[in-house]
Amino acid sequence: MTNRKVVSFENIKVACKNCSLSTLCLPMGLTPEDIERLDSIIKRGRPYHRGDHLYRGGDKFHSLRVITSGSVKTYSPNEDGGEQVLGFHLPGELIGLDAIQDDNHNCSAIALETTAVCEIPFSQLESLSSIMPSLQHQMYRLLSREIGQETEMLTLLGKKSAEERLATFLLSFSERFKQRGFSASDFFLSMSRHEIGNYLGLAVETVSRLFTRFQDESLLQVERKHVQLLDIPRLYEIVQGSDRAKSSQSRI
Amino acid sequence: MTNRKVVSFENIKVACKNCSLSTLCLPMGLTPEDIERLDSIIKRGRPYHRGDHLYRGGDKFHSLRVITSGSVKTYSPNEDGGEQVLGFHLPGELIGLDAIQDDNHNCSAIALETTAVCEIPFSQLESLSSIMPSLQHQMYRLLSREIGQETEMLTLLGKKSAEERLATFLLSFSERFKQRGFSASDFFLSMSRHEIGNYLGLAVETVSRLFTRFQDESLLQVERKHVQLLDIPRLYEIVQGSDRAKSSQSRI
DNA sequence: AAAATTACTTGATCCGGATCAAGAACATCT
DNA sequence: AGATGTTCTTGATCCGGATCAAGTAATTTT
Repeated sequence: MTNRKVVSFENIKVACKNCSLSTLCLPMGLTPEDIERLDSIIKRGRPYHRGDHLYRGGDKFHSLRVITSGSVKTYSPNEDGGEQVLGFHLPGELIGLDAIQDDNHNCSAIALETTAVCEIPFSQLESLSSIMPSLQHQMYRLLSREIGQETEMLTLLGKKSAEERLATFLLSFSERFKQRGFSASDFFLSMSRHEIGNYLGLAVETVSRLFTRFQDESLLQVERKHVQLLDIPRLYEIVQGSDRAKSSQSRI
Repeated sequence: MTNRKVVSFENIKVACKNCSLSTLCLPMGLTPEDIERLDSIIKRGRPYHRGDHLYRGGDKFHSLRVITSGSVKTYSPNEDGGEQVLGFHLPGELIGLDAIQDDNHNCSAIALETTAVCEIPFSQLESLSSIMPSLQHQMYRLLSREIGQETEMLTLLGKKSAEERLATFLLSFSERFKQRGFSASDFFLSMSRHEIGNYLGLAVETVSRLFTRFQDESLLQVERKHVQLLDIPRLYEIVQGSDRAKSSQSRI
């Protein structure tokens, strides 16, 4: 997600200690010396272009990857030929965690735009974490966070209306862009309506209609991939289920 | 899930090395000496009764827990007062992994029947794993597996029909009971229809109707909580989306 | 620059599953 | 055993969002 800035090369081949993402990324909370040791095992390759795969389901797993610029979609093929979009990943986010379990990638990752990544060979990371308790702790926390995030997604897909899903989606990007120093209310989405729908469990048409509706209600201004959130507080209200009467619905 | 056996006390206060679950559980793949060291930090309390909470959202996190007998439901309250069932857990399964991230339980766990658990104080587990690479590796694998499993759940909730969801649910229990030495085709479910529906993103009535329909189609025989699967191969076909024509639906 | 392809939007219709309603089977209590 | 409260089932109706269909706007190809 370059967010219409010119793609800069400053994020490429930058050591962790000089990287602006270090507060979001794996080195978060490590001491400078520990960051140095972590840095020594990280590989920084050339950038991927839109449509390039970082890895595919079935590939042998060797490295975790952190997005440093651009954005990535992860997805898994579902038995009947279609696919399930699992996530959209922004700079500082770690992907490939699901592959540790059996040393194989079970899903695929594809660049949505020009994208740079750091590769972290997992066997080396594992060795390092075994002599660096702070890194081990950080790894446990990151894995646990991933579990917690997927849990929220279960609630979204299991209980929320189309409207609530799209509002949640938009606010998630708003928050993540803000964390990364971009505008929380004015951004470009790098994925298609189809991909948004697939991710949220909705048809493309529904996503498109919701964008139109939200615009009609002055919640946002949208023109293709360019989104401007105009009423973030009301979007948060929608996320929480504007129809408060339905609270009894999912009680047991 | 005692599965109508008399609740035996053999699973209670049994050291890992003598526990029948050790091939499914945390000690999986560890050497006898390593199991001994792991065993030394594990606490085994008295059993929980139906309706007792193992922990609640908001509780301070201190221990991971492994079910040793019985069964447990995990759930998270969703903003509007209802709840989202996150999972049903059988002996050998580890719960509480989502709490590592911020040292707090973000969801709750409640016993569905008389249930025994092993408690593993996390700080001790962490220290141990930092001097036992095999244990660290096992932890990474377990956390990663959890991520992979939630991913499958996303596909279920995002793309599958009610029929496919219930078939998936039943086969999941079938497989897990089989792994544990019970019948794959004849078992008791310890949760209510309402809880099944909540977990699968369906209304109670839909779950009930589907059980009736599956029975009418001779896929299974059901009487309240007692389920006998009569045609497992056809259930697998249903899981894979019997309507093969819809394959194009979720393409991008 | 025209043609072809792909992405998005909008309208019309349909349907799977939710909701509403009521009864039946159990479980628990006294 | 009878009374009360749950849980489950079954039927009738409704609705949110999918699907179908067609047109428009972007993008890519030639």
